[in-house]
Amino acid sequence: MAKDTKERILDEALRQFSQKGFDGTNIRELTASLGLVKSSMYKHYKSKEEIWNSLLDRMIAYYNERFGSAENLPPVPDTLDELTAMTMRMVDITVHDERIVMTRKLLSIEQYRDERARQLATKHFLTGLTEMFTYIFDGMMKKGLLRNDDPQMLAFAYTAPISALIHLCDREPEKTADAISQIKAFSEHFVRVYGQENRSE
Amino acid sequence: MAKDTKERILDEALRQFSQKGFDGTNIRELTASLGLVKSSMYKHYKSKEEIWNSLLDRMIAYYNERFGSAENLPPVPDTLDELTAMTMRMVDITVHDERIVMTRKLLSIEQYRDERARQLATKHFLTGLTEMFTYIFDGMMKKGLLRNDDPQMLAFAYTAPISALIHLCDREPEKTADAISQIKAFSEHFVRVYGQENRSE
DNA sequence: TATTATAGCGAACGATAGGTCACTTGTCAA
DNA sequence: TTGACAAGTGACCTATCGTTCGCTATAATA
Repeated sequence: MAKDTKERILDEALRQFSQKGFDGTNIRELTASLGLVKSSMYKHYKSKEEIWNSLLDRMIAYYNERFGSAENLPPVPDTLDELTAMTMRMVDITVHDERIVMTRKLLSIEQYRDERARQLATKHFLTGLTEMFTYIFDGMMKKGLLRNDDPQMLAFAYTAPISALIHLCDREPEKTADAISQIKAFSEHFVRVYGQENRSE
Repeated sequence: MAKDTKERILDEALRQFSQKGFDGTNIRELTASLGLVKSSMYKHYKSKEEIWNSLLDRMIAYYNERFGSAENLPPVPDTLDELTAMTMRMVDITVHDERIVMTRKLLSIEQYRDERARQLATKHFLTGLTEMFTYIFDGMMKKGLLRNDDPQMLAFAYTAPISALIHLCDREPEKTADAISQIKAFSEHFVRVYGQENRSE
């Protein structure tokens, strides 16, 4: 029961920090959302700062678990259509999973105030996706699905526009459907430009 | 002299808001940076909130003045090299102009707290650059410098990765030189993929 | 059963925030 | 010369913040 409350505080902190920022969030409101009074929080964390640090610990651990090892890399697509399909599945998850959305918002808000948030922001917004698709595109080139080129450059050219539209969904959720179809259109455009017939045996 | 102080307050507000956010900035520190005491601020603005609104007014006015009209669109390049050169000039300005950097940081930080900041963020980070390069690429296609394609799609594919690297410079300034050379490499890659011989008379 | 640790509560504390006000100073127009 | 006004000052107000503390109820342990 204790562990439960401690986790629930982190969940609610993520929710409120991602909307109002660390400074804009106060303990009274945070605990009230959990049906507690503010002093009860101090049974679980010794300060507001410790909530922040624990939240960042959890975010970093989650990121490393999910994207850190080469084991849970997605399979290299066997067709160009499958590249788009896989991309759309990933986009759908990342845009609709509330916790992931809140995490991105939080990193946007706090990246200039906290060093660890800054580093995690770069991974989330730039290097993480690029690395993943560098691997994927390298594999697709070897399969003869993509024209031979620098896989890292292609990965960057592919993921950055998609990432920009994901950010748009975070910022203006009412444009989500539109942004998703733009991502699909972009992926298909990308495939037309860089894709080629499968020449592998 | 009065107008001067009023402007200086806005300048300092931009500086501090962009580092610590609206909530993390307090009037005492803000005015102390200008050699004033906090009560003096209220001779120029009736509240902290009014500073914020005035700052946003100024940012929006500046944006519209600079990017709002079709008149100050850049000239359409006559060669593919000139596209890259023009891009690098624009990047150089936007990455090194302190006020522009602070404006982007501020919009990143406050986009989820203020409706006008949210709208301006979308313009700064996405639609503004895309629209400008849609015009440029349309012109370059007509000149036969780029393969015929959807100019808006190409503009998006071109500007989103550049924008992502500009963000990286904001977030991790020590990587600026590296990011700029990445932008150059990307622009040259883009030109290789989409450019073609000039077939116009 | 007696003991002890845990989780929550409510009152209170000190610090600091934004904001007000009476006052002084300097400038400029009448 | 005088009056009015703009700009700046320092003391003070009130609200709210994060935090502490003593208390109670509960549930597990010995």
